[in-house]
Amino acid sequence: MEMKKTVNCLAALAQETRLAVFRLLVQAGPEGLCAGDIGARLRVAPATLSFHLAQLANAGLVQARQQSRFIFYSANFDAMNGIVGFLTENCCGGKPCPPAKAKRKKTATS
Amino acid sequence: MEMKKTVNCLAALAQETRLAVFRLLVQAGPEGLCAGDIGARLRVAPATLSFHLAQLANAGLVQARQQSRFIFYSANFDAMNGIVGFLTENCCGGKPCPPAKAKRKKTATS
DNA sequence: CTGACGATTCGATTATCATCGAACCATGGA
DNA sequence: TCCATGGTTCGATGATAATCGAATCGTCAG
Repeated sequence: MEMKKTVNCLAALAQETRLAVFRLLVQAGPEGLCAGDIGARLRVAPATLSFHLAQLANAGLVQARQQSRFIFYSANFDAMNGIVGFLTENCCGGKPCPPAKAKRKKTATS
Repeated sequence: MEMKKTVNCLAALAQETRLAVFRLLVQAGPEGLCAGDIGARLRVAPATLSFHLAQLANAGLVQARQQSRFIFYSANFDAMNGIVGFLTENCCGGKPCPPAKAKRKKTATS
């Protein structure tokens, strides 16, 4: 993953609604959720949501899959790992960057 | 690290110049680099660089330290880990998110 | 085909961001 | 003190982002 692509992914995630959408999709797993459900849960207007989903898809963070009349969106875990990889390798390459914090388990707060 | 803060950090990193600055600072280690050096290496005008450094500092990703006439900037590794933590915990919490790619560290499969 | 509904696209509006010259502030040396 | 130099702040400008109503497209049921 090079710089430009990383910037795109970070930009896609650097917005409250989109970050929320992405997290929701990750929690939803590979099946994903259809656009309507996402909008309903996050209280986002259809047009606005579509705009954000397009951004996420364009960054390669989510993918769309049509199923009957619904369009399901699911998170792209590879892209996600790519970002973390870039941040931890290219940014912290070799250094004792991670101070091995306590790994707190977070209960899924829906 | 909660949502708002994460969005701020991501937004700070979601810009080519700032991401380059941040990476440079991480590579420079705890000592950091003075503003002039950063600008010289990245070919960024003083005013522009100052603007970006302020954004990074505001997001808590870098810190400034005055040393004589120079101002040294250094990366905040904790913040960095916070982002990765948020992305990997809250977003991939529990799931088999990392497909364990070619990232072979000394983690023996033992 | 027609109607209904899920979702996207278009268009306009408003807000925020990135850039850089010029002016300014701060530190250290003479 | 005065000056040179490292950095920042101010102000203006052009570019990009976010939002949402209205119109449109696509799919399915009848």
